[in-house]
Amino acid sequence: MTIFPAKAPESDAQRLPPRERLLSVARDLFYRHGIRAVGVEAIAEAAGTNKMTLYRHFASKDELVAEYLRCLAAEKNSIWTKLESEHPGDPAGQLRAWLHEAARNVADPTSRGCALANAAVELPEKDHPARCVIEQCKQSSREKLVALCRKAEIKQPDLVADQLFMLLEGAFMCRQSLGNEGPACSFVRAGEALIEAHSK
Amino acid sequence: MTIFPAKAPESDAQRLPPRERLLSVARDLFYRHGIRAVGVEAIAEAAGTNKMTLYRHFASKDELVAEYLRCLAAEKNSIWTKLESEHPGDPAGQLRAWLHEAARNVADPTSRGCALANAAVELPEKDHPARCVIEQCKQSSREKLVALCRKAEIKQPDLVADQLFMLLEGAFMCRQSLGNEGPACSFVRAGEALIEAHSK
DNA sequence: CTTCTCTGGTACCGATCGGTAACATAAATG
DNA sequence: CATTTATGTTACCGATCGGTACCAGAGAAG
Repeated sequence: MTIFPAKAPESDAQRLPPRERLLSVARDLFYRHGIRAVGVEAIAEAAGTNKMTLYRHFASKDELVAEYLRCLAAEKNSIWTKLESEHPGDPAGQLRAWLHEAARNVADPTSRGCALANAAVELPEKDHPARCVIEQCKQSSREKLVALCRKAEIKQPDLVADQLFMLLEGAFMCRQSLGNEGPACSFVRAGEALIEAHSK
Repeated sequence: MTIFPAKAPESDAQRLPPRERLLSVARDLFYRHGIRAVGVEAIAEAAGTNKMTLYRHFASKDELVAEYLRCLAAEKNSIWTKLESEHPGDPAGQLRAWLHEAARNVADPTSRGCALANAAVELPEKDHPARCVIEQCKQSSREKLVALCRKAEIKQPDLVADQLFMLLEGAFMCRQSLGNEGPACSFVRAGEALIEAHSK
């Protein structure tokens, strides 16, 4: 009996090496149901393998969680180079693009907030191997956003960056309690107004 | 072996009826360690009683969780009457007081964010008895904040209220990943600037 | 005293948790 | 070919999970 049915029939991803399949499945299940709610057996089964193979690639569930978050952090960090390549030499445009990219993530119907932030809620133990991943990623995001605000010649760039940061985290949280019609629907307008008021 | 040591020697609360002791302990443990991380046995033990008594007062762990959140929601809702009584007929002052009250909750060294929001992260199942408690509380908070902004004659009260709402939720989240020196430390300034820019 | 309600204590249930031992197989490598 | 490496399979471990049956005592109420 599969508690967490895999939506995809895994036809394409099936022949990836088991480590990739495991990480892919872990990513889906951890995000949708929560980390503590998903057991290693369910992950292995959904990945078309078994617990032994899982433990040959990951020292423990906690390490699997850490690796899962490491992948997400790497993807999240890749947005900055993407912004630079899509709006070269236009930091103001990059900042606007960042805002709309964030808004799309918030409004995504399958969205359940930021996986890193959710993990921070679920894993309060400060010695958990996932915590440093979370903290480093968030720290990096904050710094990158401050740098972007500065380059975009935003007035009070630190304050505005922190405000945008909090708005995004808050929008993610509001999504999970009040849905897309809650305060989260004001995210773009709020961000645009904030940037506008501190531009030039 | 007690996994979650109770900090207080329970000298005073010890002789409350077991239901109150259980709820008090559940509140502490659920908030500090997370809901899924705490078992009913640990709660009963820390409350100086046992599982049987717990299940005589609560139909299930899920119902205990729901009741725990109901208590928190009631306390959270009581702030609005408190604001009214401390700043009677002064909605602008009430709004500022709300902001600083929220900031104190964020900056509290024992804070681990909003318990309701954290529960929403941990309990994504939409039929969980706790979810309606969370949604109703958040919905009510949003409406109260909108009404307060309106009475305080804030321009674009809906947008500002949602923005303050997201700022607070975001500040709570930032606390859990980047601590008090993270973006959360800009919460008050951001809120004040927002209110200032939309006043009169 | 007797009855009734509440509580404590203990032992237990089936299920699941994270994690491992041992062995068979298949594929890549030499 | 032979050997090695990675994977699949099964069964199992001790611990804990949420939840319950059963009985002993304690206190208040009649």
